[in-house]
Amino acid sequence: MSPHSTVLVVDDDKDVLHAAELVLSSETMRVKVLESPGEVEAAIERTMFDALLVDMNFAVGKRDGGQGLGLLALCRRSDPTLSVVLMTAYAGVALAVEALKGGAVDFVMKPWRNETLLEAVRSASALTRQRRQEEQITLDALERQTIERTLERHRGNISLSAAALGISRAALYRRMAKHAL
Amino acid sequence: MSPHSTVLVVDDDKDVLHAAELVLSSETMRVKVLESPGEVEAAIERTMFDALLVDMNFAVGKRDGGQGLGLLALCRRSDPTLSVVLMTAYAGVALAVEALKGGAVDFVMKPWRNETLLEAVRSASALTRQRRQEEQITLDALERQTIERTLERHRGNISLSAAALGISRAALYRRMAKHAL
DNA sequence: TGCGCGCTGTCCGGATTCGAACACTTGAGT
DNA sequence: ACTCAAGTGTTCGAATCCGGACAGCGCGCA
Repeated sequence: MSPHSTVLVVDDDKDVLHAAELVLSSETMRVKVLESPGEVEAAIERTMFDALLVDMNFAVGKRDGGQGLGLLALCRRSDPTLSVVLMTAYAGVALAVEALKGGAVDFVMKPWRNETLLEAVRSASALTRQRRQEEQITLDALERQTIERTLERHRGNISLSAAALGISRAALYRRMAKHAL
Repeated sequence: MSPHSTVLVVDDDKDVLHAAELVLSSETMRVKVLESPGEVEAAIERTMFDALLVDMNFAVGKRDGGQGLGLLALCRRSDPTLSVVLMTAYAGVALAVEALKGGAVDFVMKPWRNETLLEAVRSASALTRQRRQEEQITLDALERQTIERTLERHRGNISLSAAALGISRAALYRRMAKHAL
């Protein structure tokens, strides 16, 4: 596949950006950093990142995470396949729940354990790639998958499956043969 | 549609069960309660619930939520369309994150605000129904949706879309016509 | 202005798919 | 043992779908 993944880290604290860069950068992972949340949209439209790691609080004193949630929503709208990991120093359960319900794939607390952060970003990248691959599915493959699942759900009963799929029983036989099921 | 939704509440504390029953029971929502986590699997196979509300800690003194996570995994495996809401008195951020990453749709803290709990269970029910409806999709409708999304993703470019879908351009024209797109 | 290129929309003979029908098996009920 | 309902696997003429081909259109470019 692709030799390395590319990650964008967004935080208003330069020390945090530097630390994240140190932890994440490697042979297989490139890191780009950004201090301002306003530039995120342009950045993810220019470069196709495999994961985003973004802070939840930018204005000093703010700690309700509203900006992080807004940024999350923005990214999810702009590219639903892109996995977003949120981080914050002021973690509350309610905020974490909101974040994950809003489509974040993970939530790490600052200060982080290096290994924890790395693993979170790694699996976010993997998930992004999986989503992008699934999005490229061919009509034929999609049909195959759907038939397979439907048959399984109806425990192999061809008549029921055919009815559920909205095709005739004979048609299902043909398609099963075509897809070697 | 269906006149009411059915919810299963699981907790080892009878007071909690009673309180939940009081809050949730209504014209549109039926509640069944269960004290023992061991009976959950049998219960969800017998009755088709629209939502599950389960506690995370059963043994006294336990508060790491491991049982709740295990029960969650069990339910997700048994019926992936069934939405599960977790609740706990010993909420930590890490636990909440684990729960949602494990497929719970929401996470409420005890003691709860009645309105919060009701809303969580209501939207869990709605999500379950949506998932079940999507699962019953016909092959034809699935094809239509996929074509629609692919066209949108490629900004209406027929040639690109056809290539992405793995069919000839002419075939895409025919299917678009068939589905009135 | 003319050229090249990519995309569009449509056509048509051959390939494929359609579903109603038929014969057969299985299993539960009486 | 008999019946009946439900499911299976297959056939066949009709209906549909296939994709290569062709002509037209817009647009950047020299």
